[in-house]
Amino acid sequence: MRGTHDLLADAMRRHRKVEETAATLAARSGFAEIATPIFEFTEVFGRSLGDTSDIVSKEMYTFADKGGDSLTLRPEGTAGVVRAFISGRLHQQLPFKGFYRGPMFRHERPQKGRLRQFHQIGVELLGAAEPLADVEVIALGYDILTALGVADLVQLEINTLGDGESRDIYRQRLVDYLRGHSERLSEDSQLRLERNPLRILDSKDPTDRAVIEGAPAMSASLTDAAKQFFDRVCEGLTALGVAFQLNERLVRGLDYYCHTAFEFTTDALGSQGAVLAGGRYDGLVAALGGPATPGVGWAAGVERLAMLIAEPDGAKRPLVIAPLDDGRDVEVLTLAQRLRRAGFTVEVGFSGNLGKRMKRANRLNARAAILIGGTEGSRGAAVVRDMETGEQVEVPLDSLDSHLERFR
RNA sequence: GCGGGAGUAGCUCAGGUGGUUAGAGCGCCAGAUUGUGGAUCUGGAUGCCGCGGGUUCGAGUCCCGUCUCUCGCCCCA
Repeated sequence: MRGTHDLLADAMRRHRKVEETAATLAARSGFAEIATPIFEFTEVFGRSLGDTSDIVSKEMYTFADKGGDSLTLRPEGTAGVVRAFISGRLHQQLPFKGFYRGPMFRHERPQKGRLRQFHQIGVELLGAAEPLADVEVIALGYDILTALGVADLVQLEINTLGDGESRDIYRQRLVDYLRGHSERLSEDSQLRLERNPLRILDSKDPTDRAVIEGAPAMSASLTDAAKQFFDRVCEGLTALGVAFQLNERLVRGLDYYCHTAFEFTTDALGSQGAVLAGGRYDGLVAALGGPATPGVGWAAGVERLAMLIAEPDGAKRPLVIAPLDDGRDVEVLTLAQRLRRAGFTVEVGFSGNLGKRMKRANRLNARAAILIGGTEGSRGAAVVRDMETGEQVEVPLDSLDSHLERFR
């Protein structure tokens, strides 16, 4: 199916490396792993993401269930987590810190690093209004990228959208300015002017950019409180040694963001450059019907990260057991099972003569081969061959386990 | 959703302007080696040429449709 992908051995290993690294580091910062359903009532997304966002207006997989309810496969993780936070009445114990991973669904035109079913990892921190929370969340993202070995490939950009008041002021100023130049804006931006004027700021269209040059700056519209908040976020990041670059054009596509917006981007993935992005969303819990609770979080694309990381270690090198003569299938399997129960990784060939089995052992990247039966077998011993050196020794069956320790 | 490129063996690719049995390298299989892998040598099989339709005496090659991938836009993780 278009825009979907099977995760086969190698891709799955990369995928797991990303998820496991993130889950481990998130847990260290107190983010417990949670899982919410991959579908929700459609209104959960409609109310949280904003009706004018592209995700809601054209990218959702929405369907009616048999009772007539409108359901939607989740296009992102935050809305579901917040819904779970509300329905589980978790506001009793704040802050709430959750880590999630799993598939997301958006009906988009696929590209490399952009799929219709893709996977995200993410964290949400609810109930902390302090800038320190933003810092902790961003620093966790940075540490995960570092642990994955991709920190050198990405750059952190941050901006502030201000509080509600700042945002309203700025929005008005921006719209006033852009209206005066609307005939020079691209077709896309003409539409954005009505629906989401802030987005025009990061348009790639060259003529748009010329108009934007003269646009009023967001920073000039910030209230003192919003400005102070952002300063403290920046100070915190600096104190932690997390390098960032201010980008006044950085905005968010989803309505629920305020204050801090940030994005780790890379130029190694073509135009799908965002690998981990998020921000603060103080109004979201209330918008979904919960008690007013501030929040901050991020999400990262697992496939995008998986493409950036180095090849993870392969599977553990196995021991291979092969018979020296016929009729030893049961013996081979019993020994294999015994060694597996002792913690060894063991493979058995199912057919073929010794040459064929050795060949297969080689392909499996076996660490050693254990040959049973034959004349050694009649002496109560097995042949153990080191597949790296070719060195071969006869080992009594009752001391086999301890002899194999070196190949574990 | 808009615009460009591509689809030939398991993989990477070659197949001027249509012309019999579609090729290479790597990999795979078999043998040289019936108690031993990697290296070498010898031999072998690779295939609805993405799918469907059309033009033609004849289509991998030209045309249309469709699917998938890919690049850019849009959007975003």
